[in-house]
Amino acid sequence: MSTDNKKKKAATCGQVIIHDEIVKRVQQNMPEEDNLYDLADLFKVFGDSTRIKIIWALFESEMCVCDIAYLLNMTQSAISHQLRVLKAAKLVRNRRSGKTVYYSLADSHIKQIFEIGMEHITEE
Amino acid sequence: MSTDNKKKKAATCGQVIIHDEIVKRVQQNMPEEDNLYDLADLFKVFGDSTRIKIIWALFESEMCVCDIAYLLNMTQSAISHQLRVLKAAKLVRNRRSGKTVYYSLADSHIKQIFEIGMEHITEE
DNA sequence: TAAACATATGAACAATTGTTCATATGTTTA
DNA sequence: TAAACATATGAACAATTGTTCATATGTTTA
Repeated sequence: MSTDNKKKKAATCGQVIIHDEIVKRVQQNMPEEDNLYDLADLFKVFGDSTRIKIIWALFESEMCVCDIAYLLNMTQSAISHQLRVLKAAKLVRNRRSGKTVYYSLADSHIKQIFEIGMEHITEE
Repeated sequence: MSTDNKKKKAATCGQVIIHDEIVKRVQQNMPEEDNLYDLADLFKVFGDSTRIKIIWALFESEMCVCDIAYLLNMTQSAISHQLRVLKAAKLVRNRRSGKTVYYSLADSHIKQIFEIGMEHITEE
């Protein structure tokens, strides 16, 4: 059965390339276009060290904008803009208490993702 | 012990904000600056749908540049540029066989990260 | 109600990024 | 060795992104 190595011409370069079955499997297993974009957008949010730091701070405790700006030594405006991005990605929530707005993590997966990411960058 | 709610002025906005202990814990648990940048850079690589698609295709099998370009319906050049990025991030390897260069995944963590990411974007 | 204050936000700007186009490089084959 | 071919890569360009600056919004307090 696996001795039968059927090959298929790939349109682009006209070379004999992948097995038909692999093409099919890739097309079957590839998630929906929409999901792929959403996934890329999620990682894009993680792809900035300011946002990574904000999230890492929030691992410890909920905090107001001012706290985060202080801890990261950045302007309130810069932090506020980034919190907006994090909120749009549903990674943080906020609650207002008087003048102060407290932010906290909204997703339990984040820590896992960061830990696995850390494994990758430290193991090589 | 926890009745003693010592608070500390945060330099930036002059408001009474976080407990001293939280500030300390954040500073202790925050990874090295270098690692934070590397982590952000890793996620930056995942933050593009073309690269996500390439990786997803490689989940199935190793493939040459031409295969990937065909499957993703993109130019060889665009794929080649992106494979370079993936390789710099140590996410893929390649081997040459004659004129053809085959790429494959170099890291076992990727699938986990993608799966957790997918959970996040689909659960809301 | 005016002043003080925490936060949000729009515009501007520099920096980064993804794709295309043209072409170089490396390998095989006639 | 020249032609064919798969891949890599530099330059250019449009698009996206992060921060700053100025200021608006929302809440409290005197």
